[in-house]
Amino acid sequence: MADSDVRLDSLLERLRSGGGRVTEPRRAVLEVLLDTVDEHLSVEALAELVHERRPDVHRSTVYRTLEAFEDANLVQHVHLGHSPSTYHLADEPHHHAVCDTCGTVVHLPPDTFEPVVRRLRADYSFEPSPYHFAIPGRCHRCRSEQVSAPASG
Amino acid sequence: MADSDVRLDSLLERLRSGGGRVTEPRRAVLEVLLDTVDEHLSVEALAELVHERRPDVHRSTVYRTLEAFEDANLVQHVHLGHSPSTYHLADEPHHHAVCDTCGTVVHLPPDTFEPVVRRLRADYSFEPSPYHFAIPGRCHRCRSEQVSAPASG
DNA sequence: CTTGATGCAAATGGTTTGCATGTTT
DNA sequence: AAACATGCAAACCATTTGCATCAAG
Repeated sequence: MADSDVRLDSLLERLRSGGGRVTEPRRAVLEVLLDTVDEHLSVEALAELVHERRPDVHRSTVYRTLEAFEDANLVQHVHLGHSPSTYHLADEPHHHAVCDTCGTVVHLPPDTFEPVVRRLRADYSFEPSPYHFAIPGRCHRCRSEQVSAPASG
Repeated sequence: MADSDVRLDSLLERLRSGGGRVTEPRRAVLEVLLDTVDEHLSVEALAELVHERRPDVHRSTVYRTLEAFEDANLVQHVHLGHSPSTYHLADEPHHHAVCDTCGTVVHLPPDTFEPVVRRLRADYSFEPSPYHFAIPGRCHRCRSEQVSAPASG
């Protein structure tokens, strides 16, 4: 708790020093993000949690707040598939793999894409930012279930 | 021309043998896809081209048609970033890298993700299907432009 | 003739925007 | 006081759906 208070203050500090204003809704959004670190919540879900704290904060404010946070590099949004964007605090960078079947999110270490990154740099002079989109596929569990029940699509 | 006629017939064949019906709108969509191979067109763009041939084909039909084609494995849709999905014929598999700045699409050979795929299999027992989302980043040209103008961004 | 495909219009879902008002600096 | 943030409602954009009609098998 004290820990996340410190965390919160430092985030607000960063926001302010970036020219952003510290308001109740913004504080609330950050609190929610701190309460749900390592989850991957949609704006919808975040807005709901924010709403529990400050019932008067409008969903569109959450959108604008997250946009402002992203500009200030406090948060990052990630696409986990065909579903709405998810936001999380811009802590240590990591990648995501998402199961097409059950939606499970697997966190991957930041060097996971190294070989691909090197190759794109070398062969195409293309500098990838591979954090933004999750890599889809089928997770451990769903793969084994698939094996024993191959009939259903 | 004769070539793409052959191509068209084989696609229609595949469609029919999968239980799908061959209709004018579907023929038109396939013709457009054949005319624009190796492009990455949104449904909007495809619908417009279809409309040039058959003005009476409705956009929603194009959506449904593409969905049917995808079920029949005739086409595949790819997400090139935050923009609407793009569709192309399901020829030889390839990956895509998309420039965040200028939108340029780079085609990548199918083995590009091999190291990542192997790692995900080995370490997470996760079977990735890395064709579905393009890898974002900055292309050759935009990188060099960025170098000479480092102030913005 | 049966099933599936189409056109149209209307609904949906996620996200953005215009604007008048309120709050931070 | 000035610039920025907010609430709200309405717009927006891509996509989906219900339904009556139509065409392919």
